[in-house]
Parts: sequence; C-alpha cells; structure tokens
Amino acid sequence: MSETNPAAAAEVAAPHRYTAALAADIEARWQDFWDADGTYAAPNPKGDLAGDPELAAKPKKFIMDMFPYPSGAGLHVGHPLGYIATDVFARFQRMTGHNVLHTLGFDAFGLPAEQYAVQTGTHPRVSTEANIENMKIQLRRLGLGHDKRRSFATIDPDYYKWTQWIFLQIFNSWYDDEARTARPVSELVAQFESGERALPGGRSWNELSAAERADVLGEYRLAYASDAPVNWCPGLGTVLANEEVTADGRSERGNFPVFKAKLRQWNMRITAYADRLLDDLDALDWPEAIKLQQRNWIGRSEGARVDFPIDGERITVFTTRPDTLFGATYMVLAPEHPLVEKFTPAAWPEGTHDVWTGGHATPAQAVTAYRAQAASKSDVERQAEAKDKTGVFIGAYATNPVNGERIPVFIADYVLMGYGTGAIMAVPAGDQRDFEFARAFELPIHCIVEPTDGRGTDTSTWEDAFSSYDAKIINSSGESVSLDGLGVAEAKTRITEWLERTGIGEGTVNFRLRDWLFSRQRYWGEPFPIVYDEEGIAHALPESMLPLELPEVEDYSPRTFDPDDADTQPETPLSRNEEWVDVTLDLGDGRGPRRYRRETNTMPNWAGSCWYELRYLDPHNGRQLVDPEIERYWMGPREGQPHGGVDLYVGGAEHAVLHLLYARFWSKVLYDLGHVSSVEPFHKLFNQGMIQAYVYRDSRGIAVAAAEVEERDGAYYYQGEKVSRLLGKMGKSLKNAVTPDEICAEYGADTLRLYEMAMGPLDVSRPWDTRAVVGQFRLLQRLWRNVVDEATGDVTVVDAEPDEDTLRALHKAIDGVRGDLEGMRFNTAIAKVTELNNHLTKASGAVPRSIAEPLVLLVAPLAPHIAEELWRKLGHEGSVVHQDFPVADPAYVVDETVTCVVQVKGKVKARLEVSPAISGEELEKVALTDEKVVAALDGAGIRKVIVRAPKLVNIVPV
RNA sequence: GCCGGGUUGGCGGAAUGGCAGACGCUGAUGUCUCAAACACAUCUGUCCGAAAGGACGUGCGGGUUCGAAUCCCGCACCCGGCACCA
Repeated sequence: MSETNPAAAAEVAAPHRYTAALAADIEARWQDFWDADGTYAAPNPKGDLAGDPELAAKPKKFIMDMFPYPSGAGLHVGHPLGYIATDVFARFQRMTGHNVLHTLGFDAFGLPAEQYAVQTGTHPRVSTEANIENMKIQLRRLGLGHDKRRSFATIDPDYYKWTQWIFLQIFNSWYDDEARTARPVSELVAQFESGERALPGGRSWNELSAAERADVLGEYRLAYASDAPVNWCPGLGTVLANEEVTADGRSERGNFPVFKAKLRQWNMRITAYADRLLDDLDALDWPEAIKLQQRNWIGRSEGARVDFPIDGERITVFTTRPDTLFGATYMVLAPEHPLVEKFTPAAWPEGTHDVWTGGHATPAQAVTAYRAQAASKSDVERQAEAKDKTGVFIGAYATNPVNGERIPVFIADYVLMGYGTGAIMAVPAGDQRDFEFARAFELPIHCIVEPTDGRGTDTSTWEDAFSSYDAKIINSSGESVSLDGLGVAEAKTRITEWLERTGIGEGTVNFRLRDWLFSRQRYWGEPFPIVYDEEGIAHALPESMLPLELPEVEDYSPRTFDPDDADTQPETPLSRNEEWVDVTLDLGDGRGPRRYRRETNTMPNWAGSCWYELRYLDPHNGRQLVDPEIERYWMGPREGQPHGGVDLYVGGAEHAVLHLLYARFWSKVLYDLGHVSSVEPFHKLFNQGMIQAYVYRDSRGIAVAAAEVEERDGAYYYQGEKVSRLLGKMGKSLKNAVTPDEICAEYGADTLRLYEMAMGPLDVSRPWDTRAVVGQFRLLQRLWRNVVDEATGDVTVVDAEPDEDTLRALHKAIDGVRGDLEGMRFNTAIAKVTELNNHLTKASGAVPRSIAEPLVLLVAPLAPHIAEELWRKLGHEGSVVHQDFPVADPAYVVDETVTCVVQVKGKVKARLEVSPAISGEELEKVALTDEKVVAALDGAGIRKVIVRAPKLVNIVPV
C-alpha cells in the first residue's frame, strides 16, 4: 500500500466500489457487447433487415431525433440532451413490448459544414467525414441504443441519389387543385393535347414550340425555375429562402444584410399545399406553440378578390374586408406590380395635387424614381421607416365598382408584391396604414363603420382609423347593393354574394405562405439532376443517371462579396468546372446524344432532412427510396394517427417552421404520388429545452474561461479580477463549453445520462451545473452498493422475503416510474428511483433479490450500462434490454395507513394515521374527537365539515 | 404592436384544487481517518423562540372556494415567435 497515493489506498479498501474507473470498464464492455450482439437491431417485416420474427410481431415504435450537423467543434453536453431522452424512452418502449426503431444519421450538407471546411482549408467531404467519425465516437460513449445498420449521412451518394430522385418526382408533378392532389406532368400534357384543359391564350398544344411548352409546364410544375425577386445575400454569396431571413432583413446564418434581387432560381410550389399543410396540423400531436407558429407562417385569410376597372381593363385586389368596399377612396399597387407601366400616362391629369407627384414632371419619372428609391432600401431601412408612409400617384384613376367613384391609383412600398395580388383597395377609415397614407397625401376618408367609441363620424377629427367587428356598417348604399345597418359578418356575406353575382369579384382564401426558394449558389449540396439543352429548356436526368455526384472543383468556396454591396451577382462554384457542366448525354428520350449544360446551383441544406425518416426504414434499398411494405409497417396510418408518421420526434424548437414545414410538404407530395402511405412525417413532436450555461465576462465584456472562475460571497472572480455572470448558450466562443467526454471521464456515461435527465422537465431550458452531477453519481454508487459488496465484488442480495414497507416502496416506485417514463417525465422518474434506492440504503440488512431485480429493471432505461452489469451479476444470461419492465401490484401501491390531515379553517391542526379504506363518516368522527382539533376549535360550534377520505378533513367553525 | 410560454428556498426543480418545497446540489455538524479526500449519518424556506411551539411564505394586487402555487380578473417583469400580410 502506498502512503502517498490515497486514491490507490481507497481502491484497496473498496476495490469493487462503483468509481469512474469501474464505470468506464463496465461501459466499454457493454458497448462492445451491444455492437457485437446487435442488441438494438430492429427487424423489418422483409428485406435485408428482416430478423427476429417474435420481435417483428410486436407493435412498432419509431422514435427519432433531429439528426445532427457534424460540426468540427465536436459535442458539448447540451447536444446529446435530446438523444439521451429518446434513448431512455426507446429503451422503455423495448421493455414494454415494442419493436423499436431508433437510430441516428448525419445531416452533413449545407453551410456550416462548408464554412468549417473553408476555414480549415480541407475539402468539405474530408472534414465532414472526419467530423462524423469524431461525433460517432463521442456518441458511442453515451450508450445510445441505436440500430447502427440504419445510419447514414445525407452526403452519401447512395442517400442523395434518392434526394435527387424525389426532386425529379416533384419536378415531374403538378398540383391538381380540383382533385387536391399532385399528379404526374404527363397527365397534364395529355389534358392539353386532348383539349380537356385550355391553354392560356386559347392556343393548341400542337402549335406550341418546345420552349413555349416548357414555359407552360413551368407554370404548373411543383418544382420550377423562375425569375423572381429573391433574397440575395452577398456576404454569404448565396440566395436564401424567406424562412432563412430574419425579421430585420438579415441572414439567419452569419447575420449579413439581405437584398431583393431578381434572379433565375429554383422554387418549390409549397403554396399549392397551403390548405392541406394547415388542415392536417389538427390531427398531429405537436406542441400547440409550434402548430401556432406554422399556422401563422401559412397565414390563411378569408376575404374576397375585387376587380377595379381602369382604362377598359382591371386591377384585382385582395381584401379581408370586402364589407368596407364603399370606404375605398384610393388604390395602392406594390412598386414592382407588373401593371404599373401599363396604366401610367404620359402626363399628369389636370389639377393633380402637388403632394401626389413627388415633385416630378411626369408620372413615368415619378414612378421610376420611387421604384429606384424603394429597391435601394434594405429591409432594415424599410422597417425603420415603416411609420412614414411614402408613395407616389401613377397619374391614373380606377373606378370603385360598388359606387362608380373615381379613385386615384398610387404605388407605395407598404403594399407588398408577394402577398395577395400585390394591390389593395385603401379604406383609410378602417385601416391604420391606409389612414396614415391618406393623411400624408390628403386623400378623402369615408366613414363606413359607425364608431362605437364615441369619436363620431366626422373623420377630419380622427386621430387613427377605427376598426371593430361589433360595429354597424353605414354610408354603404349603392344602386344595386346596400350594406347599411348590417354587422360586419352579414355585410361580408352580402357583398361577397353581390360581387359573385355581378362577376366583379369572388370570395377567396389567401395565404401568406410563399413558394420555397430551393437553389443555393454553394458547392456543398446535392447537385440538381437537371440539364439544359441549347434552347435553355430544362430536362430531367433519367433515373439511371442518378446519383449525379458532386464533381471535384478547384475552388469549392462560395464567391462572397462585400456584405453591403447589393449590386453583385451570385456565382456558383460548380460553374467553375466546365468539363462537368458541358456534357453530351443521351437522356433516353428518343432525341439521342446531345450537348447539354448542367444546372450548377445546388439544393439547400434542408433537402436532405426533408425525407430522412423514410430512409432509416430501408437504408440499403438500391431500387426504391423505401419498400412500400416496410414503409407501411413503420410509418403507415393507424388508430389515433390518421396521417401515420414517426411515433416520436424530438428536437429543438428552432425548426418550427423551416425543416418541419418542408418535411411535411415533401411527405404530402410523396403520398400523393403513391410512394408512401403516410401523409405526415412526424405524428408526435417534442421540443427539448436548451442546456444553458453561465457566461462570465470581465470588465471589458470579454468572456473568460468559466471553469476557472471562483465564487466568493456571491461575487465571481477570474484570476483575482471580479467578473459578471449571465446565463447564456453553451459554446466554445463563450468559453463555457463542457464536453460529455469530460463528464464521462470523471463519472461515467450513466451518471451523465442520469444528470441530464434529472435536471428538470425535458421541454424547459435550464443551466448546466457541473458541481451537481455528483448527485447522480452517488445514486449509482448506492445502487451498486445495495447489490454488490465493495470489498469482494460478490453479490449481496439475499433470497429473503422483503418486508411490507419495502414491498410498498418498490411497487409505488414501479407504478410512478412507469407513468413518468411513458409521459417522458424523466426527472421525476429518477426522483422515484432515488427514493426507492434510499429506502433500501437506509433499511438495515441485505437487499432481497425480489427487490433488487425489479430495481435494476427500473434503472435500465436510464442507466443501461450499470443495469446490464448488475443484471449479469444477479445471475442472468444476456442483456437486460429486452426484459419486461416491472409491473406494479396495485395491492402494494397504496399505503397500509395514510396520513390524514385535519384542517380547521384550512389550517392544518392535526395528522391522523388511518386506513386508506376508511369511510367518510368514520373519518369525520375520528377527526372531531382528536384532542388537537378539539383544542383548535376551542369550543366553537361547527358550521361545516368537508371530508375527502382518506386524505383530508376540513372543519369550518361558526 | 400582435401571438405564445413563463415567474415556487441560496441553486436546479416537485406538487395542476386538498400536508408547499419530493429528488438533487450547496451549506453546517458529526462518524470513519494521524490527517485529508471519498463514503456515510443528521440538519438545512424566512422570522420569533433555549426548546416545545407559533407566525409568515409560491412575482404584485384583487376575486372564486370550506380550501388556491394550481381556477378567474387586472398589473409588473423575463423568455420565445411574428410583424406595413391588406
């Protein structure tokens, strides 16, 4: 024995104590065992992953995490929170009779992986694959029960072959609004050929050129290229989806300015699915907050389209308040509205108001100047100036169809081209924005809703617009329709009927959702399986040419620009490889080998995550993206899940509208085209909270190493200097990252798992506290000691009958833990296990086997390594993973006696030990004769006695 | 501005109409040890009290109820989302 090595001395005294070293040994052994044994292999009903028929016959559970980006920074303890939670849940499901599919892949395309690669100067594939390997090692140490046969990365050609294939399915589809389903474009062509569907302009399909046909089909395809204003981000060198742009007009990633630029880009016609994406939310088991965010994003508004005649033509507006049509005193078009030029006359009409012209000599000049001004403004500036309404008269008048009034037409940037029809009827009395504009441009304000707040009908005295759904319509009578005296709802109905009867308009539903910009000027993404012929017509590559692999290029980094320079144009890295771009191919369409140019944009990083749940099911299938029978087994609709989908999907709330909306859209298209049986990808969604960490900053505001900060008397010091403390994110840049590796080294993975689950409810964010981790370590140490002799390593459990108290403690724990695990309340489940274990620790004598065994099973989902080891020590062959979870005996779940509190006027005055079966009358009698109660009543008369047997009696004195 | 979520000991949290503070951390004291660490044991919401015991207490103000952390109304603060969406 060495006097100078106390740790060694302790080990000699208790060589079989549950220490970090022993935990490491146990964990490594069982992780190897699981890999070799294939413990977590979930059998498919057929195919290469078919297996154990007994397991396959059980009800299925598909439990999934949002898969990680393999960033170069590695994991900190915040990352695996959700993975541990799904793993605990999956293990519990395995022990309660389910065939559980649980695995994890890697989302490895996209900006972060690419930027890391650019920073480190290595090829994205090399650095990404290294990161994946590193992350796999980190994750393996946590003991996650993944079916590793099913893992993949989105960058694997075998995977993105099918991402490309799905893109082509979408490209080759159109949305049939009447049938409310996607259909192959070939069926649309057949309709055009037969004349069943009319072509715009009344032409016949046969007389169209190939280019014209392509243009017509482009109007229908669910994936289409178009010249449209997109979010161009010079700082990132790419365009971005609306969802990737923040409210203040900057890129979500990198926080660079974003400008509107007109560029030819690929889009997904997600708007065709707006109503279904909205309606189908109802049957999903998702947090209401997330559903609400999606509903707001889709933004359904009921209203009407109304045609306003102008110069023998018409401008269509969308309004949610057709009942206020009589109050429309002017019209506003978005500056970029395509009809603006058409109606802009050569000269200002006689007597044009000076404030309307913006000081310009002609309407054309005014329009051009205003458009230039609007385009140069970044969204940030627009935001800041939102209060000051700007605009200019285009020199033309339209007619209000309901009363024949001549109303001026303006352009103004408060009307957005992307919403509705890009044109509005302005009702300044009822709409605050219109009101402000009318005041600024001295336009008339007609009161058409009777104010209910006493302000009167003289609008010249008003300070703001008046709007109420409870008010009555006034001043709204015309020759053919009158709304006077009606409430808002009735007026809407009547005017909509009138609009439809006269053909002037129609009731309609409008959505805020826009089409999804689907191309990026990046290297590290899926190439589009699209080539262009000499006429510039896009052609799909045949399936036999998939996957279209990413070519090598000399410089894969994106061409970025001065972030503030809007006058730049994106340049795609793939366009730098002329040999790859310029190809001669036979597409198998009967045209023979021809020269084509490849599409050089790549898909956005969302593409790979839009369908990965399906590939987990049948990851090695070379002929189909997933076998239909296998898909139906794991994903198909069933009772309570009318749209099918993954049984549990856990991830951060930051994906509320991006990934989750896109994945739902792809799922619906695949369903419509008959490739899958599930309409929705994720039946139940759970958002885990964030693990936060304290950030310590010195007087300059610079973050200092959190691990080296000392606390004295409620203040914090770093190297003697006082520092401030704030709760923030965990990360390298804030110098407060704690890695799972550190915690595993100090306590073991089981302790880390327990601590993360015990910190609090899974859906709430909470601060990491390394000091507190030891609490869960002690739990495992006591658990170990309750079964194993620390000196000899022998099992100490005895075959004696447990006492009543212990039996009750066990069955109450079983009952509670079962419910808590089912409800994903892992923190309280651990508290109940701890209580039982503490009970055993405190009880004198060895633990009976009939208690120790179920205890180990209770622990197994939470701390699987130690559970395996104890299970083996208790004399069982094989793994604990597929054992049955204990079932509580109801006879022991209730206590033999319960404590009944007796209150007087709601204050506890006495406690009685009574039988749980005691009757109300009996209990009342006992309570009223209790001496403490008698003393508390002090002779006062009794007005009322409330009895809730057996737990409570409340006596109300007079 | 609109919408959603939250506020409980020194800290993380438990209790969703019936004993507020389960479980854990921290802290105090003790056992073990030459000593320390580990481990174990007892205590640890605040105030009054030597103690027994008592009073107060779940962001603030009101209400419903025999009884409210929990339900209702109003307010403050914090976090998240959306935002000129007609």
